[in-house]
Amino acid sequence: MAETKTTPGVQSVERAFELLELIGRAGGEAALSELALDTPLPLPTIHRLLRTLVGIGYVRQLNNRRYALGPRLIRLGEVANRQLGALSTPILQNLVNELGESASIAVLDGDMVTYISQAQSPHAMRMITEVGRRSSLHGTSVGKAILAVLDNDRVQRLVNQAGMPAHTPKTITTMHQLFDELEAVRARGYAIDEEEQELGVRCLGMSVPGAPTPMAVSVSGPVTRVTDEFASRAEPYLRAATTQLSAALAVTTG
Amino acid sequence: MAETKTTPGVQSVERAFELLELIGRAGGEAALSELALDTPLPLPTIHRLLRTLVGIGYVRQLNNRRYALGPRLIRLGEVANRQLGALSTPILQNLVNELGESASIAVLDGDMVTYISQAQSPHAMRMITEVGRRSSLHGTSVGKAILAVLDNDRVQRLVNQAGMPAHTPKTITTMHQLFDELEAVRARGYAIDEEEQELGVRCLGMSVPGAPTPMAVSVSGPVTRVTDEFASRAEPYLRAATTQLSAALAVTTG
DNA sequence: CCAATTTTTCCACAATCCGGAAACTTTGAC
DNA sequence: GTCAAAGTTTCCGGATTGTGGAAAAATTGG
Repeated sequence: MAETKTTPGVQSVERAFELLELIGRAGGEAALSELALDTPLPLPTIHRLLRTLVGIGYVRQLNNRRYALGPRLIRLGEVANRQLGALSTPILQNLVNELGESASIAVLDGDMVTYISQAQSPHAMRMITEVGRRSSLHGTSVGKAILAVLDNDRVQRLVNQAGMPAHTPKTITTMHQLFDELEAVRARGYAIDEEEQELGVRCLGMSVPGAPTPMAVSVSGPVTRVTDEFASRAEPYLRAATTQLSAALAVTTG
Repeated sequence: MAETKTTPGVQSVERAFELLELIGRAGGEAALSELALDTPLPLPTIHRLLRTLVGIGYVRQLNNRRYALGPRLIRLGEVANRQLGALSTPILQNLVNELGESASIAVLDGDMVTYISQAQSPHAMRMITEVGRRSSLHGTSVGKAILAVLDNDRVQRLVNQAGMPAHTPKTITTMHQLFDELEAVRARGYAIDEEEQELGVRCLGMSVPGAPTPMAVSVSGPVTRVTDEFASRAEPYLRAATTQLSAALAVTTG
């Protein structure tokens, strides 16, 4: 399997989390056999891992025998969120104060992006992204910003896996277009979503350098406000935000 | 350690989650050596497990070398929360509609309770409990309701571990008092927090039967409204709520 | 700059986890 | 109601995988 130089890693732990992810991706609930389709693991192995997770409360078993994410995960998520929120909220809020448009943070999660934090624009007409919401990589500014810092192999793999559904007539739908676009993103330093996700909405996204999990910050608003002039004005603030976030993630915060 | 008849369970997975819990309990961030104090595991083992978790993004390493919960946990927590929220919100809301006081759900989490869901009273003076907030077992109605369904050994162990700090002059502070109180809870079918957590606040708490993780529902309000008459009126609604929740947790919901 | 502490790497042993096969349970068809 | 098919769970021998003592590296403090 072309192992290159990854760290060892405890297999059963990695597999257990893979199963949690799969259940999460399936909407929070899945049958044993469904999980078996999405993973090369043999059924007894999946079953044993799930049984373990059920035993410690991170998965619960419904009486259809299906498996769902357990309540104990909520707490862990809360703590992680609070930690990250404490770091990210002031940074995002500052972006909103300076630029007047909604700002958010998303992480790479499987073959999509997941929004983990947001600060909203004071405008009545504003972009709202629920925390926890997932979007495609190829059709969002955060997604493209993240892809731009990954190597081409990985981009290819992720996008092949997820497909390239068009959300609007402007969505990028071919790999060739996408690679051109990523080249432009790298040259520019940030990604632009030109109504590719939703008509009338334009977003600027910039990667957080050196983040533990690939991660990006974006500002979004209606095309009427998020103009090229806006982008020029926004760039240094985005740069500052990603730099601060990078530092905050790496350094302890008490 | 007096292993009795627990299911096998994959050790490395159990240990990995134990570490996540410990980090969470330490406020979301801990050093390797700190973790070593709270667990009998040898340092290299802890280190290897953490390295694995870092590799897959569930833990991140700060550049003090300390370990913090990673951003990927947020997503899992969100999904679990959404699932549970979908089940619990209408049930809690119904309680609020019928009784007019704030209702919440808490789970046993280590030696404390964690609130995982809430619906607020329409009154201006109302009880607000943030989701994710933790409280003591001996000083809350949910805590006492949960303890009442556990066996005495476990109660003893949990409470010894957590201690019995007094939040108000009415808080139970001795093990003897507590066991008497739990007896009363069992007889009554639900627990009462008589201003033991906060003066002026009275709560009724009832356990969810057969929950995967020990769990309880409560309604809380000012003593002036949460009278004994209120309790009599509330009991059947609480009973209905815990029964519904029990069923909803066990049965799939699409 | 050197000593003490903490974190990380190494490696041989064997305990732990793995997964094929089979038993059991549920679902659906007749 | 009965039987077949699909899905789930248990078993268990074998070897891969994870374990943890010991030592090296890195960091902190004096």
